[in-house]
Amino acid sequence: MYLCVIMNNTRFATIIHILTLLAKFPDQWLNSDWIAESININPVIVRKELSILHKLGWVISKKGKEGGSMLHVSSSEISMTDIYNAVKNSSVLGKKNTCTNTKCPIGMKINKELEKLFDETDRVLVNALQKKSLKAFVEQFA
Amino acid sequence: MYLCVIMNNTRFATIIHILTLLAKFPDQWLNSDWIAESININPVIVRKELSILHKLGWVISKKGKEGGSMLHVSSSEISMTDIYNAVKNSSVLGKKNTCTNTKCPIGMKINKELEKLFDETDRVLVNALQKKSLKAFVEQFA
DNA sequence: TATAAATGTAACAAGTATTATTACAAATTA
DNA sequence: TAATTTGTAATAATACTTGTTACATTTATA
Repeated sequence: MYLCVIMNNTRFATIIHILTLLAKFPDQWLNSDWIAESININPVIVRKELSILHKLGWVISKKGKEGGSMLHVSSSEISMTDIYNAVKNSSVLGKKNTCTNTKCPIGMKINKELEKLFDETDRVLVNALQKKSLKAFVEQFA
Repeated sequence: MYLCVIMNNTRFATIIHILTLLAKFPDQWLNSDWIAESININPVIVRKELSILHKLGWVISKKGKEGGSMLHVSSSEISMTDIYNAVKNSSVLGKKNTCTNTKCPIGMKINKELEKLFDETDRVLVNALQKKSLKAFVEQFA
């Protein structure tokens, strides 16, 4: 599932919305229909994202009537990097061309050089996001 | 053209490949077929990207027999931020959900908060890439 | 125990984005 | 005049994202 490539999507926004709701209403089983209504997306999308959050151990869920999901860790323990890593699929700078010409001196080496550049760039982002917690984000809401 | 959203693509890799070739073979008209062969992509894609570089004033081109493209500015004047801006289409962290529920206290405010987070994150990236020039990248090739 | 409500997930459909390809007018050189 | 190349439109092919339908399973409670 979600074998996509990069953030050409709303997944970060969706997951942080879900987590914000769960953090704002702790100790309550919020169901996917209610969450979906706040985001204005399909409940199945919410359940798919919740399933990922569940596998990360951030969320617990209860099936059946009166069921729903609840945050299982402190919002101070979840950083923006954690969220980013949960949804990211490749470098910030995108993909590399896969079959560059090995007979060309540039084509031969470029992917090794791009790898370095892409990795460094990703690290910059990860370091910056590491300093921001879900808790701080959620506290901005009254 | 290219009304896409974000870097779910090879455009950064493709443009930097093109620019590297042009920088490595200055004062020569490199044609799109030759460039395309080094990257191993379709020549029309190369011409489309060259058309963007042309509009940015980075490249000059010559039509007709013996024509091609050539770098028109020093590679030290082009930063990775410049290249990133040439291809980027939205925030690093993706898109926002467009119609969040205004009746929900979270749904009502989240896009404003995400806007701040997304902008800050983009700024971090831009600042880091600003320090890297095309010249430095190109010099890594023998 | 029966019913209603909820998750979890598979399968598929629809929408959107990216890349490739074909085609050709216009420009340029020799 | 012939050959070559850009520039760009149009379209096709591929891939990714989101939405939807369906349903087995689980759970609460009347």
